[in-house]
Amino acid sequence: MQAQEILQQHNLKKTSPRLAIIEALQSSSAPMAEAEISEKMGSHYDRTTFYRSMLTLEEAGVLHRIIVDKLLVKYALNASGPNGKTQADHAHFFCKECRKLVCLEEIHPGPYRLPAGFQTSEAEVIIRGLCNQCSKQG
Amino acid sequence: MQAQEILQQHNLKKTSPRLAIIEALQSSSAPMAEAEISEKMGSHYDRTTFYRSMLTLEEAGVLHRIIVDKLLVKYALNASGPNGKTQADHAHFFCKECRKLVCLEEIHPGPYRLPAGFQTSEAEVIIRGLCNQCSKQG
DNA sequence: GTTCCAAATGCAACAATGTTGCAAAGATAG
DNA sequence: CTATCTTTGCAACATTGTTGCATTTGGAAC
Repeated sequence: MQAQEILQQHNLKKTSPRLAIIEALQSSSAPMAEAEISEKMGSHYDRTTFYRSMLTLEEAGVLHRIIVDKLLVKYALNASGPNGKTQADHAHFFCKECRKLVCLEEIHPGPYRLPAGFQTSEAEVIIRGLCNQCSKQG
Repeated sequence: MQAQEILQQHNLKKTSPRLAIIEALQSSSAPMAEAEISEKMGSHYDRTTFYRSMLTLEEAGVLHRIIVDKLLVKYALNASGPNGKTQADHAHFFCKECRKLVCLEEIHPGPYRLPAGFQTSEAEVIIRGLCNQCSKQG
């Protein structure tokens, strides 16, 4: 889907940084960190703009954020489901060797049986180890 | 168990910041962030020392680190298992309202069926929502 | 097309978490 | 007590993110 259409579907203004962010994410299969995304974005945009755009896009359900490690955060576009709704409820795999992150769309977290009175809004699963490439060489 | 004993069991030197960190963590049931731990530690210690001590203690298996949110990291002592081995493989619940973190010792992540060639070393599960206190009031 | 306004952007400053290099201080074995 | 190796403290810097405010821009009304 075109970046423009995605923004339109979510009732967001088609501004140039938003379009650049979505197109950058579309150009890669793996989730990317801020530095990688900025690099792929043609012109230079302010870091504040980047973070605010990410917040807006995340709240609208266009993409999701994965906190991999202490200071390592990656972003990925949400896949669109059958009814056009986007879905982000899947596990992520992080390779300690090549530091690549993989969305495991087929692994869904939970359901978890919580103590009485606890209400779940979302769950996040990060599996760490060696990916198929790195486990061969290691 | 005494802080001194814990260090001894893991063959770590009994230095004053390490003792202070362990005692601070023992004084609370919930995992704590850096600022909370520092506050509970009697004397002032350098932040570099804090981070290096945490790294050492984490590698030795004395405690574990939970990355809750973008810039929010909490630490908790590991429970000691039957054979004296410490264990950290449990899910965590984060309350969006009061921002408290709870270790869910009874919920263990996985096992997960990964694509061929992927090797798991560890998995982390964070469930977000409202805790039993805050869901009553909300 | 022009005008208008709310929304988005850019800049500056700041906050939280963490790392690296190096000299001084401390722990433990002998 | 002394020697030695580890740990600590300090300074500087890196990454990720937030807040306030002036300026620009998208998109709708005309």
